[in-house]
Amino acid sequence: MRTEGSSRDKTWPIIRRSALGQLSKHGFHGMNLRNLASDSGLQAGSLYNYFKNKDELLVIIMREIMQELLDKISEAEEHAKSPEERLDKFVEVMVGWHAKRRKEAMISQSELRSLTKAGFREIVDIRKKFEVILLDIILDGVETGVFSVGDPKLSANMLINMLTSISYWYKAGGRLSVATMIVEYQSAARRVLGNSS
Amino acid sequence: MRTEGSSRDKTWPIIRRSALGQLSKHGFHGMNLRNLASDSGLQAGSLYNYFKNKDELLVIIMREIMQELLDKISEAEEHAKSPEERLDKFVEVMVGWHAKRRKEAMISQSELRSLTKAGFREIVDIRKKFEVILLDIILDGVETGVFSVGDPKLSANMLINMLTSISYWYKAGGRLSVATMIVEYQSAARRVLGNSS
Amino acid sequence: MRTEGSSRDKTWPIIRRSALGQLSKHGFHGMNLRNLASDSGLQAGSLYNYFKNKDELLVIIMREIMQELLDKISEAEEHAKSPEERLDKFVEVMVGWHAKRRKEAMISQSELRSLTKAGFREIVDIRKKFEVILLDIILDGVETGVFSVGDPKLSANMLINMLTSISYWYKAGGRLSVATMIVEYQSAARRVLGNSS
Amino acid sequence: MRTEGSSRDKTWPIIRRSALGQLSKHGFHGMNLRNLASDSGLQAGSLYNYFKNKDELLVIIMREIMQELLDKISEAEEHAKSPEERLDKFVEVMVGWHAKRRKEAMISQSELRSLTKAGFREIVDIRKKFEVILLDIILDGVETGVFSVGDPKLSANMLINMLTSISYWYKAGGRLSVATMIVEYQSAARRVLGNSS
DNA sequence: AATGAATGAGACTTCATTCAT
DNA sequence: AATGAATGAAGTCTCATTCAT
Repeated sequence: MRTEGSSRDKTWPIIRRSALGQLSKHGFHGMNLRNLASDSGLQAGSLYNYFKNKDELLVIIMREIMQELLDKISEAEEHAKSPEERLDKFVEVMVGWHAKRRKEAMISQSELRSLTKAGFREIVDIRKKFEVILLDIILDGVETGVFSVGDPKLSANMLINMLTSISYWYKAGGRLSVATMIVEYQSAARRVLGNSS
Repeated sequence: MRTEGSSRDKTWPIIRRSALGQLSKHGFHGMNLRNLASDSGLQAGSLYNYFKNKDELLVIIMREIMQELLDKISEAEEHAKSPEERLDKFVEVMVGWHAKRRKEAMISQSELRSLTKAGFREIVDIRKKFEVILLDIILDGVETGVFSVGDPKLSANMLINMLTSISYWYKAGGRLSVATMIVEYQSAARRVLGNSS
Repeated sequence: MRTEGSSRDKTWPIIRRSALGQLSKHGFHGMNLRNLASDSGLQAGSLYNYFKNKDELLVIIMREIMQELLDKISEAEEHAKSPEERLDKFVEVMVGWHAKRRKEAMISQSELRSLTKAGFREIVDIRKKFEVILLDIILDGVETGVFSVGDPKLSANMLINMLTSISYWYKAGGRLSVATMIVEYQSAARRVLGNSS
Repeated sequence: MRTEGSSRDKTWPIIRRSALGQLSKHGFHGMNLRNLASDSGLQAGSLYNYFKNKDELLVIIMREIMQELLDKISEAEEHAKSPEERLDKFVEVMVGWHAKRRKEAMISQSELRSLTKAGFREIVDIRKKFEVILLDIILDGVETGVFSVGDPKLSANMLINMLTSISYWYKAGGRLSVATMIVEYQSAARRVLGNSS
């Protein structure tokens, strides 16, 4: 039985948030645990109460990130019917998430190579699910004739790349609102898939 | 006066090639000079005949990379007339380069954050030139009515992201030939820009 | 809140003592941290719990040395009245210290040039206080007529040099006791200052 | 038969002069051959045409220095008769040399510890000759009753220290001319030796 | 005599990690 | 759970020295 509001419940979120900052700014190999600790108001040694080594920290962080995004997408997908609707939802979630959770997004893309072999497999498995979902949407649309593409898998790649790249350049509070971005990307996605509605 | 074919002229290309491998595989902070040296058949200390520190190595490498790509694009652009032609050429060069020079491409995208302040400014300045070129193509097309987009700058971003991401997943000798890729991306790019030819 | 008698309180004095040995024997550039560490029963990296780099080690050591000597002199000076008495006290402390604390004395004289710019300024500032004190004694004596010198500042230099050089050749347990040395130097100092008592 | 004005005859003096600068500024361990070379307009490797290793460079330099000073003193001593005259001459040469050849003087005092065992013996042997000469002067004066000191050897030390320290603080073109310095030090030396002329 | 590239040793420093307190 | 000190490995960089040219 864990006490509500225990030290752990307060400290881990702080560490997590610091880790997101450090990882997105310096990358896994460029970050270091001393800085992570001081950012979190701790000594380096204390971090080991929260993960058993640096490698594990990365998997934990990335697992949380990927899972959250996957949940968001699955949820959005659930209530959509037509391929176009499904695509719109997919784009909406992806744009929103990559624009608002830039740090998480950048980490999940850049640090795959820093994962342990086991960690890599785990995270890539989650990652593939997005691609499967998108590919399914595309194939669905191609079948029903609302999409028309040369190579569905390639198109899926194009779209995923377009969407995930947002996190690298989007600036909140800049010229483009998230709402505008969503509309534009939905439109672009349809065009890429040869949909003319 | 340096002898043609001196030791330097033989060694630097070897180092350069090793550096591309290490940088693309492990990232700047994940690579190390001992391995770079042994990959190059040298002692670590000998590397310092070729750059004055690790930071400088990165700028040198990235400068060469960016400059080469910029040259390729400028050259291709020169002989193109219509916006569509220009776009096709731009896409062709970008797809070809990002598919064939994957290491260079990945480095130039991932390691911007690892650059020194001064190095960063220098490299970003080159980088911006691509974006300007593409934006110019788009605006050209919008003016002449062959392209139709909601936000030209955003569209430029979408395309650049789509194209540069290729290096992260394309596998030579796989299902898709570079030629196919070029055709598909040219088509997708036109569609993204609302061109219906 | 640091525990009294913590590990730090035991280790630093050991490091300090090793550093004095190494610095006086090999000089700042001739010493090395590996040896300092092994002399101290530590790994080289552990030293960095006590200073942030080699440069800082030197300032810390020299600051402690100079401050201690300055305190000794100030204290001795306090209870002396006449210029002759003050001179005697000054010489007594200086001879005693330079004969008994040879390592410290040699370091504080030889390693000024090895200090960082900032460190140099700090240490030289302390150092100047000795000279000011001695000069004040001399001027005091000249005014009251008990000393007679051509150039007070030059005489101060002569005396300081004479006294500080002791550390370079004096051997404890040799022909001359510290007590004898004190008497002889007091006498010599008075003579240099034209005092005939 | 060596050609007059050969490359060696031009280059060695340049190296020598650079070495004096570097040694006096950074000390033996603080100097480095790359800088010495570039100061001399050479590459590091080329230095090895002039000495067989860094250790030997130091002995060569120090030998030249000490020998020159010894010659100067011996020559000056030759024509002096009375102990006072001899002392005056000794002081004159020492003050002049330590004020005008500061670099050489500082090196010869500071770098004894950096010498190889063999080098050390050789240089110290020369060095002792000064002390013997001064001691001889003092004993001469004590015998003939013109000097009166408690401990002749100690007095010799005091004087040598006083004189050799000049190089550490004297600034050419400052308040004190060399001529003034000579007079003052001659006077101080006599006083230290209890001579009342 | 000089160069430029290479070596090999070793210097300073960083860092993930452990552990007694 | 946290601390502070320690470790050991490794990383970047320097430097005296060698040697083919």
